[in-house]
Amino acid sequence: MKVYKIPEATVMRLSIYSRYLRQLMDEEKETISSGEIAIGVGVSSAQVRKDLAYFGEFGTRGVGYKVEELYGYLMKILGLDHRWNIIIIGAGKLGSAFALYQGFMDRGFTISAIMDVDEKIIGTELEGVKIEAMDVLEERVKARNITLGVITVPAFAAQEVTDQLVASGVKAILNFSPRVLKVPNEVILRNVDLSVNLEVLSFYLAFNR
Amino acid sequence: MKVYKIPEATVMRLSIYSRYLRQLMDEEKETISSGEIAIGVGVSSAQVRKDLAYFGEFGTRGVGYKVEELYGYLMKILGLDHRWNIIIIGAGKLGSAFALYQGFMDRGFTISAIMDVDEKIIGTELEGVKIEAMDVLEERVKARNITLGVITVPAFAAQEVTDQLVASGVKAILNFSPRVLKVPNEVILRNVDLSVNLEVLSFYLAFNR
DNA sequence: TAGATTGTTAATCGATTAACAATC
DNA sequence: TAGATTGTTAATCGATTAACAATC
Repeated sequence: MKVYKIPEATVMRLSIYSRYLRQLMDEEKETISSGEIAIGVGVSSAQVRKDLAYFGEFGTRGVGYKVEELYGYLMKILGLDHRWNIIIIGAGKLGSAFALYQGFMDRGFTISAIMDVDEKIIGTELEGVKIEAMDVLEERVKARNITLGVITVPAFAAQEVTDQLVASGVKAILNFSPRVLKVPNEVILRNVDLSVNLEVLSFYLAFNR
Repeated sequence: MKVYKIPEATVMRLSIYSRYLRQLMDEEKETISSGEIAIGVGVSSAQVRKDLAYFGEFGTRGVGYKVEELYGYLMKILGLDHRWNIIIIGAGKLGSAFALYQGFMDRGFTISAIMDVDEKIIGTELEGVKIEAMDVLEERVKARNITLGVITVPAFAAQEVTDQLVASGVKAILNFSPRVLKVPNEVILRNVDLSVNLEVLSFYLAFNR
């Protein structure tokens, strides 16, 4: 499995293909062509084959792909063949929303710790996970084998929290705060700006007429 | 203001620039160069100027941009100079999380209606908005001047709900369900897959070693 | 005027699409 | 063998970057 430089768009599509295949498995479909996948998820068949080609040959010429087999390969490629432990920093509106939304659970992610600075909520629980103070962050990350940090604190606190996360040994960070964060090269950072999605719609609404 | 074909990536960056300028306004900075914006949000200065060039000339050569003025232009370009009314369909985990997270409010979006099919929650409130049955959807969309629909129902119900939203006169749809939706050409559709973000991180974690 | 920075054109880079030989 | 569909190469398209004339 040679990995040179995989476009991020390809990775995102692989995630979407895998979800579509999961659906097909439930419908007990056994074989599928790149063309059918393409229609199912709204891309071109060449795109599907190209995306897969980065990782190997998974199909049979003249036949297509075995649904269950390809699904297995995709889950492995995406690293979803084992569980990842997550720590959430910031249990305010956005943090609790993220914790409450369980959509990640069945894709291999477990919320293993939640931190906040607000004395009033420290000690309470969110989805069965106790909200704790920042001073036990490193201890929890190490003891619970947490590799993934989710930042849902206000912008002004984001960089400080990031530094603490990095120091604690977290390997990747999902940043929901509207701040550009500095992290060392070896730490994987992904910025998710929820508002941007609505604002893109707003833009097209405002200009398409 | 000529708008040929604006890359979506440009629109997303404009949204990010605007937020950065907002921050600079709070710090009472008056003038800024494309280079400074670039550093602030993590892109190249040519990128910043190119993005702006799609919409006009907003700066002064040798000087830069007036922070407040550019912010105003960007808000206008993004259609954030007036409010948009939103309807949320599906008040489950994801829908309530979306409603509870208020980050959109101060960017011009108002949650004006929330619908669900579950008798047990119809009639209860979420952030001061009453959860109602689907049969008053069209009535509410028209009476409350709602242009934007947010879909947070389970995958199996997504297409049906979409058809109803389109019929009610909604102009744009933000789809959180993992389904490819069919909508007429004039309706603007944007798919947001929350899980994809975690899965992209999972991919890089799994493969970078 | 000298220095700075914009707006814009041209060059580069990367991703998508089209086409087709390989092969089941 | 004929038909279908993959895997891959080459062509196209679009977006980013570099460079610089315009100009404050």
